[in-house]
Amino acid sequence: MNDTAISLRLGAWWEANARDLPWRFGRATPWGVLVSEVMSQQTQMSRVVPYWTDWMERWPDARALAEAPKAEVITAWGRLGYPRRALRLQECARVVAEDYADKLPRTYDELTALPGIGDYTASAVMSFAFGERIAVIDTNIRRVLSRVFLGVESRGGATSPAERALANRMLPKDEILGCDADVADNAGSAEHVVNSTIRGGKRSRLHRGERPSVTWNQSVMELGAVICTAKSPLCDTCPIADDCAFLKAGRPGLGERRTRPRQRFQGTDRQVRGLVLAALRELPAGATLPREDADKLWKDQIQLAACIASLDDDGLIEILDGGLRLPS
DNA sequence: GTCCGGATTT
DNA sequence: AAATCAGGAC
Repeated sequence: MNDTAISLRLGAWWEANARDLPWRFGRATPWGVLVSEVMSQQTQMSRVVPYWTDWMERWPDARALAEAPKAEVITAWGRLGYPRRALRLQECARVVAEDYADKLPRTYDELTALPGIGDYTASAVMSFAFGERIAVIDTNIRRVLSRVFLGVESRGGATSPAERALANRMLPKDEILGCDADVADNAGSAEHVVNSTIRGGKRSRLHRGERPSVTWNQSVMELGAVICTAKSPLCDTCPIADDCAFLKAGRPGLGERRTRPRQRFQGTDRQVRGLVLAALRELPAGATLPREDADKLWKDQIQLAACIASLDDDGLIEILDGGLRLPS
């Protein structure tokens, strides 16, 4: 089975089985796609959906987010985790609004230069929002490509040059499926989907009109998320099981730990920081948490003080004479 | 390589 | 209790 056949089979599976996430299928602006990707960093999609929906209704574009009070942004981030993502997203919004006239730049280099946007998110926006041909590499794609084409589990840590080369080698060429230039130029843009829906009537809302590289990225990532999972891959229902080197090899080392054991959460600074921030989010808007109340949040006053200082360093809180509050 | 949240699953 | 999750900054 050649590579083109695999991508076609995966694409068909994608079209029939893709989760109906609200930022997919051309329903979101490029900015909305970027927001969904930042929220999804190290966070399950099912948890992201309600946050994203409320967020985009409240701040539909970069300029709106840029002008929001920082305390509101932190509070709206709620319990998504890694609240520094919220601050970086707002910083990103400021840059987009001021330096790019509220229009997300369309090159990888400009995107990775934005706060909170690294290799994965920049590539994902280029592919999913702009329809450009670029290899997207996340934990799902690393796991799937390594299993299917190398027959082994991917190792943890930073993406290796070999993994990057594999992702680039397997990324379908856009001319293979006869994508015409007009479609290719507009693939992925919300405007294109709206227009083609009006013109096309019963036209599929899924991957038709997307470049093969975009469908490939989407379908490989989706396969890793729902079928080719880390611990218990559902090989019985996998659309490319017949082509999988990992399955042929007897799934050697299935679910083998890919990275060092995670730091336990209980008792860590992350837990303490989370407690402090949660207490501040509970307050009425603009209110201050009195020092004596803050001191009760954690027994170890040394650790608590260090965490309050680090939250201040991050710009997530403000330290006043009488207590703490979310930054204005 | 380490730190940074918190929900969910096993 | 431990692992996992559409990572990024340092």
